[in-house]
Amino acid sequence: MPEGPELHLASRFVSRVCAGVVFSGPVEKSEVSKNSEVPFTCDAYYITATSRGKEVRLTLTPIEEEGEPQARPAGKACQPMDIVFRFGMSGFFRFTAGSEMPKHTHLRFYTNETPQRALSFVDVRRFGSWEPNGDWQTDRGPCVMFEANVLSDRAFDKPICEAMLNQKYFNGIGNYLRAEILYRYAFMKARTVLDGLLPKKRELPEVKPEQGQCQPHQDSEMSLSKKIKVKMESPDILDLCHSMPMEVINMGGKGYDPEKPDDYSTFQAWLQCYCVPGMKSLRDHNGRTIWFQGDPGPLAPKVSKSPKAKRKGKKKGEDQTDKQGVKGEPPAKGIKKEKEGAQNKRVKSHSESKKTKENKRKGSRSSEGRKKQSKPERKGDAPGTTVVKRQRRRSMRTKSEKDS
DNA sequence: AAGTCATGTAAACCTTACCTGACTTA
Repeated sequence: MPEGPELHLASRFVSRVCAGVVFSGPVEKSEVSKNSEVPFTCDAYYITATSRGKEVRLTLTPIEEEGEPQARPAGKACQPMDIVFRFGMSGFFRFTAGSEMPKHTHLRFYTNETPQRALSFVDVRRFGSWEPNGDWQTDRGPCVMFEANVLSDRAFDKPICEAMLNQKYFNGIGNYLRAEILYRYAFMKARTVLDGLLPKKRELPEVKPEQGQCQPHQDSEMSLSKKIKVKMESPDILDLCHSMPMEVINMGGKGYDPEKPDDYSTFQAWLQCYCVPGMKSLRDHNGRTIWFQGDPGPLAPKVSKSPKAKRKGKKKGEDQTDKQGVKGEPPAKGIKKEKEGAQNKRVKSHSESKKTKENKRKGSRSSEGRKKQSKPERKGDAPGTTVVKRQRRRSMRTKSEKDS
């Protein structure tokens, strides 16, 4: 689950397990990885790590012998090296016995002990990457957790929910943090509205509706313009972009612990919106699922006309546009809502691409297709829960159960 | 067996592709 907090926890993990441990020899890369080889070899070196947003930097530091730099066989001194990692969707570090090779390991650092141990970069989906002699990516903004963030107006050229995944402005925010931040932001704004009406604001009860209850965002009246540009809103969002990931970090490693990947229960309990039954979801224009409660209001994304998943072997004429609607509602209503924007002007479509128009002509995105893919709610689920949500949660649960 | 989804992002698009694995559906 690599978002900012997980990257930071990974850097802490590496620094902790590698403290005082002497590594030796070349860095080993899997054959299948398309990332570059790490041209570093040294008889004795230390590994430390730091993080910034969604990047982790390993520093390989040759150990000096009696104050002298180590000489390599060619006579050239070993030089320190930084390697900057991005974790993609599934990257993490493991520290294991050298004889134990975690599946999907793509980069390994061996200790000079007997028996050997190894630090491994594991990445099932291989979307992660590393850069030898690399530095923090220049087009990424300051770390939302540990650096001051000053947003330019351009960050608000798009709906905030889309801007939040832009690492140029919010380095470290990913999809689950987006959901949790926007969810809490909505209540923060609700609180603000009530504070203005009531004299004893400190005695206000926590504004929190019952699970599954759909509440419109209270700031929808304040900002119905097409884009959120209200500067005074940004401090709220900025605060949450810092405090939410810090909460995950401060879970004591229970949110995401490379040593205990089987215990997600604390983290799952922390989630109030992401993949939570009763919450609704939409696709943003990048095909990412955005989770929210009730009417998405001014926080809504532009809705993708062409969801990310145009999978291989997809049958012609098969529709995928159901995912664009508000899940958990009858599909016709969702689509109508999306097309007409009756209740929600921000849930709007992109202008159709040529390909989309072509597909429509071919009948590949007919409304019939949408109807066929709609799923009824199941008994026992909170209102608005869809099959997709059930699947996802089951998947998370099953994974933790299985791993344990 | 086929389809769908997933905590990300580069490249060239305004989406698509890159990947694997778990799960559901037919």
